[in-house]
Amino acid sequence: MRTHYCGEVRTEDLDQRVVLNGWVDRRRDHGGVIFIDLRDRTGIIQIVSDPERTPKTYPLAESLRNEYVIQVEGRVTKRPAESLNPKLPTGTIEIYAERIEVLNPVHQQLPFQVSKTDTDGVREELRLKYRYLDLRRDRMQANLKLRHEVVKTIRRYLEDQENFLEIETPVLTRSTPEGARDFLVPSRVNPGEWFALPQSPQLFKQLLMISGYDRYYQIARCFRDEDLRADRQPEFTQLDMEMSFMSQDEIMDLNEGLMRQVFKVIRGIDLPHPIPRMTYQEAMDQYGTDRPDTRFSMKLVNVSDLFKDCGFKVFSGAIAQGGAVKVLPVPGGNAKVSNVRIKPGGDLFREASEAGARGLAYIRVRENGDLDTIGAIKENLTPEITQELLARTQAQAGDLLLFGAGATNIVNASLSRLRLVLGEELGLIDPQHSSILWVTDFPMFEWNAEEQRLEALHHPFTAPKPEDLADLKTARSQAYDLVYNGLEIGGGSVRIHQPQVQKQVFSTIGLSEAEAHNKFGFLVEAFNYGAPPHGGIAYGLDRLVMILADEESIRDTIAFPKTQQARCLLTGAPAKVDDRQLKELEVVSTYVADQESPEQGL
RNA sequence: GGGACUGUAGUUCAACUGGUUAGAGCACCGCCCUGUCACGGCGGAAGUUGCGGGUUCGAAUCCCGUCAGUCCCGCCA
Repeated sequence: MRTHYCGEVRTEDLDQRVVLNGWVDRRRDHGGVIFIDLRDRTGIIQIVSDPERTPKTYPLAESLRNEYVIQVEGRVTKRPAESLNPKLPTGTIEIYAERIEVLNPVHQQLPFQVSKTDTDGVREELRLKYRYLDLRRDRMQANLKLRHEVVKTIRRYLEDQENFLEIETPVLTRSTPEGARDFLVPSRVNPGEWFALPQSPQLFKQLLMISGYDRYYQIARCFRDEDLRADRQPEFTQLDMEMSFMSQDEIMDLNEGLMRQVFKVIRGIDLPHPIPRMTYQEAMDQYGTDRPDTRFSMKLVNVSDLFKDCGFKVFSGAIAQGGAVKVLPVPGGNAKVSNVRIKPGGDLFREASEAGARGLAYIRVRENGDLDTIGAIKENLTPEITQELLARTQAQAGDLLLFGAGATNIVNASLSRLRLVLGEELGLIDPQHSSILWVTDFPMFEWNAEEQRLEALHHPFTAPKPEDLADLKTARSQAYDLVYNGLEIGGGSVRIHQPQVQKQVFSTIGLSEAEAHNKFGFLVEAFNYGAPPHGGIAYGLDRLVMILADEESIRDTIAFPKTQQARCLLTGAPAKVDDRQLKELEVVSTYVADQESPEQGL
């Protein structure tokens, strides 16, 4: 049916007879000669028809419209010297159409233009409704091809260089406590019982280690029933890996090799070797977040000790209650950041308050070395404090110092947000530059105030650092996250492989022995039969592709994504099902639909 | 659950502070054009301004509600 792809015909094919299939990208009708840009997934080639050289096809060529699917047969011809198109790889040649067959015309007006020559954006709502048309467009073709190349590179590397096996794990599995909300699937055969879709293949990959498949990977679909974001979909894809008999450093080294290969092959980016590391504590202290964007400086400075006894109650009170006072130095901020923006009602104030901050104090460093600030702070600035403050923040004349005071997590959250906003605004981020680093030594647990209990920060199978075993509650873990330009692209840990340590962790997070046995008994039992030390990592593939494709939403890296309301605009999923189906599953919905029309309510 | 933004022709956008018949590019339809490649020229058709209500002499514009989409918080590794 086809001899060549449109975008792959070259000068070497001159005089050859070719048969091409594709979509009409655009038609240029000059009255006496018609040009058709024929498009397939490889590119575009120019088809020509005129009444003298191709009298048979000329009338048909006139009738063609955008997005018709056609087959064209003709000879590869050199273009006239004055009509070359350097913008196209096929720009030196063209096909005189000796035969054109319309395989399918377009029956309805297109909801939007497909050709990339139409540079206007299209509403995402419309793109998602007609996703099959959107996927024909240049941008999505490029993104999905890039996604394929990423996966291909990963497979080649892990299989050919590192001897990994790809093994599939179940999608119908059991619900587990901890972590995200599960998607549930009723079992018809076992009425009243439910499968859960996996949040990740975590337990299975650990079992595979116990089974001796000491290097496993999978491009795994995962499901989490939580609210969506630009970088979060209810179903998403992980590159999931697990390996046995490897230390944390060895696992990280292997993954550095993998990521270096991916970034090199896909984008020509040479990642640093080795990839820098930072502990969780350093990251929180200096950047206020566990995924610091280190493309620019503006590090946070802790000044709690300077203000703990001062008369400014907002500062001293915060410290007295166990909180902190930290400074975000804004280079040149005096000229660029007005007081209006820092005070209530301003955008920076709002940014801070959305992170939980009650206020946003500031000091401006003037040309003559004077400090300009509100009276309540000025009164409490002794010469000693002033000197130390300027020394620690390395503030220069013209700089702005923004203060966060309160609970440490809120101070960190608000200042780290301001840091990103201002770093971008002040042009401190070089778009050519990228930053990548490992964040290590996460705490094992985090206090969940709502549930009044400790919670696994990573997940409950993460191994504590051996030197911290004495007090699990405050122990650090052998966990590591890979952070690229302030985005987490992967994370993993060395796992617990000793049953007694696993039991201690379950008890620390308040999981009763009975509960733990009920939910994870199979894993704990498996540890009794010769479990190798093991560890692994999982990457958010959609997010990794998003970064490599310079996109801002993972929806643009997924062929058929959901909207923020977790709907598929193309298929209309989710949707109601027949009562018969529900009955078969012994399922009854308790949902009471809102009044269909307002009149009924009146 | 909460906050913010958006919704005007098939589509991308415009329409001053509420004021006469809601405009333009592309697409679509017709005519013309033999070297274009975002071809060009002339003409035409195309609108429940998301939907419902309200204020007003008068609403795309103001108010309330609602639906959909996006971004964010909560939630989520």
